[in-house]
Amino acid sequence: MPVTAPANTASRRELNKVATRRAIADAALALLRSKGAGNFTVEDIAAEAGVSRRTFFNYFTGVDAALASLADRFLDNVLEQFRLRPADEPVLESARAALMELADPMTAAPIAELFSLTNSSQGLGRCELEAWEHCTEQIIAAARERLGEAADELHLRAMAGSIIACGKAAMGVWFEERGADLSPESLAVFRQHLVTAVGLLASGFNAPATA
Amino acid sequence: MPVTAPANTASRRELNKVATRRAIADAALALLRSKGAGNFTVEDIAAEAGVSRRTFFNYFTGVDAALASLADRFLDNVLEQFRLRPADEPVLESARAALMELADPMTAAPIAELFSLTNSSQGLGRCELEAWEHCTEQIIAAARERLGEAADELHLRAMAGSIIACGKAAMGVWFEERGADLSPESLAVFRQHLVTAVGLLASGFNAPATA
DNA sequence: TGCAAAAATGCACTTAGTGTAAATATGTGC
DNA sequence: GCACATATTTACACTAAGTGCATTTTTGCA
Repeated sequence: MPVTAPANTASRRELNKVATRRAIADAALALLRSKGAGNFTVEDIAAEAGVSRRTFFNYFTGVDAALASLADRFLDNVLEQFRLRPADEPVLESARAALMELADPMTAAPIAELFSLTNSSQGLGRCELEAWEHCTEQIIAAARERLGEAADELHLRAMAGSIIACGKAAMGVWFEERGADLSPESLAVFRQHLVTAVGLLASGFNAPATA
Repeated sequence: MPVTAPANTASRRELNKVATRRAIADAALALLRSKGAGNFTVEDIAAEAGVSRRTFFNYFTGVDAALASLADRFLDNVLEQFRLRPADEPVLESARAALMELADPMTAAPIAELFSLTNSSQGLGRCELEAWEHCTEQIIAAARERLGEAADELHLRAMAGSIIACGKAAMGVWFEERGADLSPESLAVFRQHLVTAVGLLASGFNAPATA
């Protein structure tokens, strides 16, 4: 009868739920790969994951949410890097370092694939917008934690939003230039874009916007 | 037989389509007000607008898109202000001036109402995310137009995204502080937040984020 | 092993969204 | 004003999304 909060040692039930959630998300990705965006149904995902259609909806509100969870899984790497930075470092410098994680092959590959697969259908997929938004909120939370309760909410939000905007911009430009090319040279370009974008942000976009 | 592009003098057909589109969007807003988010169907909107359900889908992909078009209608005011700024002005200064339009009662009232109505259900409504995204794309286009083809795409995107992030942040903070209070004092606060946020952006977020 | 809680499932139902063909409205030449 | 071509709306049918509820299966624990 634990009146205290559930222990951080995950119970078997917790583990199973996480595993099921992952299985569903992975099934969605598999179908995205094999059939292309919009060419499979929730029922297909459920079958692929070995659960019932109803169970799918117990875990996700829809296909988009399932795919967004995949993006979240990797964008969370960025957040983790941010948290690992020394607390007395300027936030923008931490952000720059954390965004480098985007250009890590292990992170970039799934994100790039996911975005290229979902972008094929429309301008910018809903699931991406939500994934970036989710990441923004987490950066705000992490920055607030670092700066203490006295942190100015407006400052936090504007800064976090701008940082993510730089990440989005760098990824978007890289994407248009190189497709989903994940070669070391291509990733170096991506990394350079991230550095440039954050550098522009840190300088207040003072330089003229012409090459 | 006009092989040339359709004349800018709108034909009757064009006008009717615009009117129908508006009627549908307005009907959606009316239902959002009277029944609350999520408590009405596409069929309800179509009936309210006096068209068939199928016609609704000829104009919008869903309820979200219809509501987003309302947001777009007012966010376009921001873009218009941006375009009216002198071409030799620094882009950030133009952006600051344009964002002031958000705090104009005629613009703020519908936006604030729309966001408060849609926010009631979830963190940040899909339609809002899409509306901001749409606005960002337009700012990019306007800035590119101003700066010429030599404009650096990364610079443009990162800057436009950051500007919009500041607008989002100012509106979000104002919202949490004042609800949908549209009194002159409240709007003055909102305006101040916009100025502050863009000021932070222009300074590269150098000041510490504590009050 | 047996029992209570949690999770998964099956089923029924409403609504979203789309293809198609028929009906209606609009623009144009005469 | 009339007739014809084209654009738009509509009705209908269909697949799939999403949800509520009762039931079954699984899991944790004594």
